[in-house]
Amino acid sequence: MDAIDYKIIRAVMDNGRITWAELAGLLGLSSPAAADRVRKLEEQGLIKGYTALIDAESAGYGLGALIAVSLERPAHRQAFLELVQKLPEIQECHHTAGDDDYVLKVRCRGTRDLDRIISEELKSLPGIVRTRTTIILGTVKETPNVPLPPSEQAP
Amino acid sequence: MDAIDYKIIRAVMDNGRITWAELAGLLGLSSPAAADRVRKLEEQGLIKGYTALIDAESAGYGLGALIAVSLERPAHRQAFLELVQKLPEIQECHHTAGDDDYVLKVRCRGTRDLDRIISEELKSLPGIVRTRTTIILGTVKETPNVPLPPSEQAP
DNA sequence: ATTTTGTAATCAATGGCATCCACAGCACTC
DNA sequence: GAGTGCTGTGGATGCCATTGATTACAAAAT
Repeated sequence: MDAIDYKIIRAVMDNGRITWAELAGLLGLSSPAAADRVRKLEEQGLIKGYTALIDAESAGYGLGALIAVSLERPAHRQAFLELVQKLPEIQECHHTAGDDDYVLKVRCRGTRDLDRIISEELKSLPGIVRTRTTIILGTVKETPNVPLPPSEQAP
Repeated sequence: MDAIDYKIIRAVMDNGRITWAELAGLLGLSSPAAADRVRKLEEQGLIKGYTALIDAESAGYGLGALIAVSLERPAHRQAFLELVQKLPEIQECHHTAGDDDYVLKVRCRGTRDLDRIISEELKSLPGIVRTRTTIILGTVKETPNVPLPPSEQAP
């Protein structure tokens, strides 16, 4: 994990479809060397995969919400976590310190979908004490990119 | 935006580096036709870009937090939004209905970074009435993928 | 000090892929 | 029925990814 690896990560976050030749140009290496580096980062799990970023609203998923969930006891946690993995509308699920146990970020087509998720899917689980839903009026910024500093050195 | 486009979106979300030849195979089209379809989706803004998914913890950004921000008046909103765009640690910023005005998701290296963001960056802005920070103990699920239904078939 | 070993790079060759162009099928319009 | 625009196919071309052989260098061992 040296300075070149940082450059690679910044480059592939910026353009996930960059060619090895272009990347090699940025790094000052040959393309096989660049491809080798990337392959190693993938094998280490530092690069988890590649994806296209889709505009949720254009795709018909204009309604976002944050749902804070309080679980009664650890007993029912397993079923909850399985449901979280199962539902594609749940984009994020964070275990949090504070008043609530989990915070979910969901994206759905409209209030009907949201109602189904809260009233049917979540509330049907035995251990859920309460949920607190916050509607997202608009998303100002949304990136999966890790905040690497513009230039960072190896550890 | 027909059934083939849905297949494309699902395919490129699943693998952002898929080749046109592979994609064409999934769609039952020729590769130039597949590439054309994708190009059009990019031009209409439905595909916003491509990125590598990086493991935040491996990259040294193991501390996540949700910060609820209350703004005093719309007068200072502009400066706040500019700061949000500027700080790379802020991965998401949602304008929300409810008690608070905005909810931020941040990723940083440790409490020192978090302190800096809250105490220096945010609190230095004039219009911010209060912030409420929730530490993320662990992330169960985190994907930027839009929740397209698994099968929205072709004719 | 020399050898050994492992890592990481370059170079050259090959096979596959993206890309471009010309042309064909089809629906819609006038 | 001819015109027009959209969408896809097929083939040619040039670039790129990938592989294997080889070299350079650093650290460890004898």
